[in-house]
Amino acid sequence: MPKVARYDAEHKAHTRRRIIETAGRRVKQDGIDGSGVAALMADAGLTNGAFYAHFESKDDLVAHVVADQLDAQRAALASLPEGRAALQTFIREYLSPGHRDDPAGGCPSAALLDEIGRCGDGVRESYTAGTTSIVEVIATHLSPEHPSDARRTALGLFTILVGTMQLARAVSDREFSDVVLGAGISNAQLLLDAAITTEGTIT
Amino acid sequence: MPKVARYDAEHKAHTRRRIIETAGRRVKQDGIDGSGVAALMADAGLTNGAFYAHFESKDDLVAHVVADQLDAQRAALASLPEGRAALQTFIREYLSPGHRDDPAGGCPSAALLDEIGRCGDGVRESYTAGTTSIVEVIATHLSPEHPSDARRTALGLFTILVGTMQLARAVSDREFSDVVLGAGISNAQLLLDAAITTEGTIT
DNA sequence: TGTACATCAGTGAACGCGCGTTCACTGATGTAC
DNA sequence: TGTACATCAGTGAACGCGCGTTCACTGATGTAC
Repeated sequence: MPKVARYDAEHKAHTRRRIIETAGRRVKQDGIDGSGVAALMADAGLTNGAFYAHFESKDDLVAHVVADQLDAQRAALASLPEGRAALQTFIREYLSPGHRDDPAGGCPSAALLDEIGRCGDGVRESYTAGTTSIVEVIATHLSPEHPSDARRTALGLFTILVGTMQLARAVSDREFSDVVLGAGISNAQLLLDAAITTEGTIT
Repeated sequence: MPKVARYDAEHKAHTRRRIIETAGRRVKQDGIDGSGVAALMADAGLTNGAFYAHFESKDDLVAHVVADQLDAQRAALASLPEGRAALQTFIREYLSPGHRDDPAGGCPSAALLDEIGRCGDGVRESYTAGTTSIVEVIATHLSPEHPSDARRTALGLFTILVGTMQLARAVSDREFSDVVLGAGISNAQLLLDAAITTEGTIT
């Protein structure tokens, strides 16, 4: 009784991937509450009815979207060349007007962090796992010998980047928004430099 | 033809105030999208129909709620005793588990910042005005002689506090959340100390 | 002091709409013969 | 090679529900006489 696969084995898995990826952009653009299932499916070139063949619920999709987004960010950070210079470049790119003006293509935490705090356990566990990995990658980059000491600095960098980007997007005054981004770069740099100075001396 | 006021002149104004205040708690708890007009009115002990006698639209209410919340925060900061010690105490209270576990009674930016970024002009203008004042108050506190230099540090403090609180609320692991808060205190302190060191030397 | 009344803050049902979810179905697919 | 067919990814209408908003109304109020 051989099972006959009418579409090739990976067809459905590819569609699922496509939904998760296009949903990432939509959700970062319009928020979780602001993104309806019908719109999310239309973005992937499908209709709403097909959704439940791929996901248990909207929450289930959101959890996968969050995991996917954070994993992409982790991979990008992990592939950064060694050394402080690469991290400084990353900070400058993160806090650029280009990133500010493109939430759909940007950092999921900057776009969604407070909304994730109001989500159910599934989404928040997915977020926790993804962010822990990212912080670990940054910490290792900062100080491969003392990653646990460096975690404090990594958290500082992460939170100041996210907080700065959210503020830059929330204010309606473009000029002030640019000032916010500039201040963020200075302060992130300052955190980084302080970590270099005291590296190995904190316990 | 004397106008006869059937309720005392301030009755309606008091009701409006009450709606704005109770809505502040609800919106910080459940988000803007997550707070329906009927629920907001029920919180104030009224029914949905009365809403439009007080506000033009839900957006109009949200703009007033944001302004009110930020003004309360500004007032609290403005009444802080002079000196760094008071600011350090504020940081410790802001990044406390108590604040983390009580979004309804806490910082509006920590609760709503990314959602505000997706709001219309009215809400974002209201947010911009309120936050500008807060940053100004912190900057003056940091360095009354050089408030414009201190603004950079004030923005750093503000963004790291907000980003840290959002992250602490989003993660599902309580222990990690406490670590996040602790790291936030260290890093905020570090920003503050760096500002003291270089005060007057930056241009 | 007692009663009739104009005012207007607040009520609650209703509007159209989009939400998340369900389900009977359609139709493109690759296989079997 | 050509045709019949079982499979199942995807369709699209429908479900009940809560949304923001509107509106005809109710009823507590303090005043006028």
